[in-house]
Amino acid sequence: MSDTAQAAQDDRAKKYKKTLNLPKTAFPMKANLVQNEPASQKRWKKASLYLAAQEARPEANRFVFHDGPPYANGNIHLGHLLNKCLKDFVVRTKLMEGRRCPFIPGWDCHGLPIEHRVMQELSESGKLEKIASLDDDNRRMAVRRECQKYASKHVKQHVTQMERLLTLADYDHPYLTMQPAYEGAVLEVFAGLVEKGLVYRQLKAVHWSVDNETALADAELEYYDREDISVYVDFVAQDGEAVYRAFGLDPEDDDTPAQSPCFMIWTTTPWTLPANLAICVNEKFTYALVRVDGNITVLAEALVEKVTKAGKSESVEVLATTTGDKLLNLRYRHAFIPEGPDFSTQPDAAMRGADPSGIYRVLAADYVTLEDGTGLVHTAPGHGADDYMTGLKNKLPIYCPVTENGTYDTSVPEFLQGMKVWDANEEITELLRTDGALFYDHRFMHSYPHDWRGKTPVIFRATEQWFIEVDNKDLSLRDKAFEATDPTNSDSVKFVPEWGRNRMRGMLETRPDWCISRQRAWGLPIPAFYTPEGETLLNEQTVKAIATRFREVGSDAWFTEDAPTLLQHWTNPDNVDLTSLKKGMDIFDVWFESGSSWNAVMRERSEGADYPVDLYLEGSDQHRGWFQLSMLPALGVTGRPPFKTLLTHGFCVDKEGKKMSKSVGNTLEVDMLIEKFGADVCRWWVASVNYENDIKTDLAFFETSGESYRKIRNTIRFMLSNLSDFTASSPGCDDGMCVAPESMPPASLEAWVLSAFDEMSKKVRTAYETYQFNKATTLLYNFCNDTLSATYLGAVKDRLYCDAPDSERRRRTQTALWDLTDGLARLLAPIMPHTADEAFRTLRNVDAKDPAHCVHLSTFIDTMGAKAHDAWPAVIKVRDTWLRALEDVRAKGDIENPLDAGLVVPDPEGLLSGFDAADLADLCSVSRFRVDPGASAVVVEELSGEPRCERSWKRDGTVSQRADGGMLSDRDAQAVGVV
RNA sequence: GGGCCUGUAGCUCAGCUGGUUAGAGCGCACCCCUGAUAAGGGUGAGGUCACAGGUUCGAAUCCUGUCAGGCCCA
Repeated sequence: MSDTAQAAQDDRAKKYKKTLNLPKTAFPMKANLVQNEPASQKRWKKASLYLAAQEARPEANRFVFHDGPPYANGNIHLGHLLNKCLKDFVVRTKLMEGRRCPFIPGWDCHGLPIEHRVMQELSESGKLEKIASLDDDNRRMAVRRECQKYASKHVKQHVTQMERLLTLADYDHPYLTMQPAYEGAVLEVFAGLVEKGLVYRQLKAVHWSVDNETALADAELEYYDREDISVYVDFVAQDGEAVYRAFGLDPEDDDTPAQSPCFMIWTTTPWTLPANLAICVNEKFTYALVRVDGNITVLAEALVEKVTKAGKSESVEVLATTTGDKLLNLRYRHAFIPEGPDFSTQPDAAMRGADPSGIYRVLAADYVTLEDGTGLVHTAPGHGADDYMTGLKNKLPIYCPVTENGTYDTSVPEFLQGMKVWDANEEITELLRTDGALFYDHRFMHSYPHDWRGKTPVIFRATEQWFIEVDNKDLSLRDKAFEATDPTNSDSVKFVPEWGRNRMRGMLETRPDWCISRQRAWGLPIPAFYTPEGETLLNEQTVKAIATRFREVGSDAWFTEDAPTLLQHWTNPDNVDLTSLKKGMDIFDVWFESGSSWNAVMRERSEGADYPVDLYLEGSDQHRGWFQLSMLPALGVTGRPPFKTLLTHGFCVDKEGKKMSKSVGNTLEVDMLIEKFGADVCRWWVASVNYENDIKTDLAFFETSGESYRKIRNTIRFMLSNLSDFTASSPGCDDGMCVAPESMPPASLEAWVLSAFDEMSKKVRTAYETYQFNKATTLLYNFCNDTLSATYLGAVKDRLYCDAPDSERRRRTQTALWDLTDGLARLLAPIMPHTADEAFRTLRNVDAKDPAHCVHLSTFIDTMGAKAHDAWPAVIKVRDTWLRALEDVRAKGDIENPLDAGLVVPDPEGLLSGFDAADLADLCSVSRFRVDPGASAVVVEELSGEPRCERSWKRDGTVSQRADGGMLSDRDAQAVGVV
């Protein structure tokens, strides 16, 4: 071609390009989420989206979802991100299905972590001393005021962070466990349990600060080294012959010694020996009957050498061995309390369910080890955690002869009465030495728990606590819980995933009675009063009266008001002298508060209509936590579980599958992720994970999600960019440029793509319905990439760009694009609320500030309405073979550009009759497509010898020189209006 | 130590009640397009299904054990 001819052709190319309908849109390729999401938030807030979205759906069609309260502390972390996004997917998918789905967010505000933190801050600021000098009520109030401030501050911070995740909830009316109405409702649950007889008082061994005369939680302990006495003590068997028989020796035999054998125990707290009620062995261990310097005693075989060496024994002879189980129930005599303690002075709570005749026996315990001691463990149920459990199991009294101030009461031998336990260590050791019961003693340093405030050593001491009975004979909560979760029961609780059922039932099996009392300031008081005679006043009526009072003025009243004022709503039928009553100082376990949320939130706000709740959704740690501790009180009060379905998710771990922790340094900060990727990308990540198991987390995964997001965004952008000259019809009218999908030819590309959308949409909605969000993301992603980007959008580019703007074919395509964009925006709305709304609004040309039109007020589309040709799936499938043939030719280098090629395909089954050759050509991006009934294989025609349309670059066989001198196909000539 | 759960290509995951050459996506390599362009499309390589036993005609799939990891207990 000559230079002048080339120049003329270039001119025409420029001229023709101007006649094309090229893509144009205000929807930017770059999302700029970090900057633009807050604008969406502001717009939604202005439009009161939460309320508007609820009101847009019928009241009658509700899905009831209940938020478990996170602890009002610190920044939100990855666990919150996961949990809150999953919950938001539920809320938003239900709304998009046209159901009303109220979501009231909540916070757990009471409890030790906050109180602990506040005490630290008070200590650092020097205010603690001043507070310590106040009386009980005022001191507690001072602490409570600080705690309340702290909790409120963190709730506000959480709300800001959670809203930034673009979650939709009633953040203007959250529930807080410290709100007066909530507190009242918790007490009403408690009253219900009291009425059913499920609440009782019993002793329980807890850490006790002798110095401050208060119980301590684990978090209030600090470990320091301390010197103590370690003693090895022989307790003489009551029936020596039985012991010999247990070791397989015949007492009648002359070789069998005549003297009584002993059981040797070891302890580092000799002061607990007066409270000894049992000796524990491990059933599986081997025990030896040993003659040590003439004395005969029982020791774990593995420890004989170690112990006798320590005691510097001169002669050691093992007479026989046996296993621990043979020793069970053998009796012994206490080293210095031969008749046993005088239990008559002990409180009823110590003797509840106990059988005092069973003391001084050998019992089994699997916590007995061979690391220290003798393999026989001194057991004092009133003075040790393990000992306490063993005591309960074996019906021993929870005997605690030590008073609040760390001195012995009158139930012990006279020489100890009134003595401080720390002094008793020496006294008891000396007594044992004198009596010959002491095998060996020595002083040693060890790490020992101390009161974090006074830095003084603490003791284990049984104190009166409140319990909820799980194993009551007539109406056992455990039985009810098993029934409610029984898989064979048709209205049983549903578990997602199903294995949660086993896990929860396993945990129910072993759960002991629930100790609900704590000795702290920051919590809901247990409304118990005590008469001067030491009687407890707490019944259904008094608890309800206090509940009413708390609803009026909040639980601070317990510390600021006297008994008559607090009980003003009580009828006092027996004329109790209210002025003489003393208030109890126990507060509830925070789990009891959050475990009552089904009443305080769901029943309260719906007047009972929302009970039981459709769904609880939390981490799998809540099988033992909130799930179980909500179910037990609910079963007790209402007889049914508070939820119909329990959904659990796993925990975020690092990319190696290891637990994330600040000290290891493998954590990711949510604020940073939001700043770096934006909420929509983070939400896409959450939606795409398999949350049933551990969730591996790494910055790289968020980057991958960002890539997926961009792919989807670009697909939407391309569709929007081809709608710049298109006006959709208003709903129900044909005032726009739409071509009714019902009228689209079944063999058209549009009928196919719209029905493909319907199929995908149905699957996505099912996935949403079953909480399989990762399945939904896969379906949506693949639809955008395969169906749209790689197939449909590639095929229709030519007609969008080159057809006359208002040709029927182009308008039909644009109708499909509009519907697809609209439908996709709605399906994506639950996962990426900002981007979906951006697309939805761009599609409708809504001004950025105009709050009208919001995808979140719309619903999913049931069907696009197009009817596709039955052969379409087969055509799409056989297209792969055509493309492969094309690729083979291209790989050989014969043809580079597919537009230089034509396809001739066989069609033995007549699949393609009724299909448009131009459509099929576009579907393969080739210039020409022909069916040859006689062909045996796909043939690729090389067309580069034929004239090429200067406008559409196609060689479709109709290209010829036109009046303006350009080479144009018929279609393009018509589009530009030349002949 | 106990209960529940997990371990499949370099990475994230599908693989239903056991049945032909184990599937996606990402990443990677190569190629095309340059009228979606800090975009778009195509092709390809990659796995003794944690390890060791067992049941079976046949196991990624069922059973037992070991190792590694998670949650909850002790």
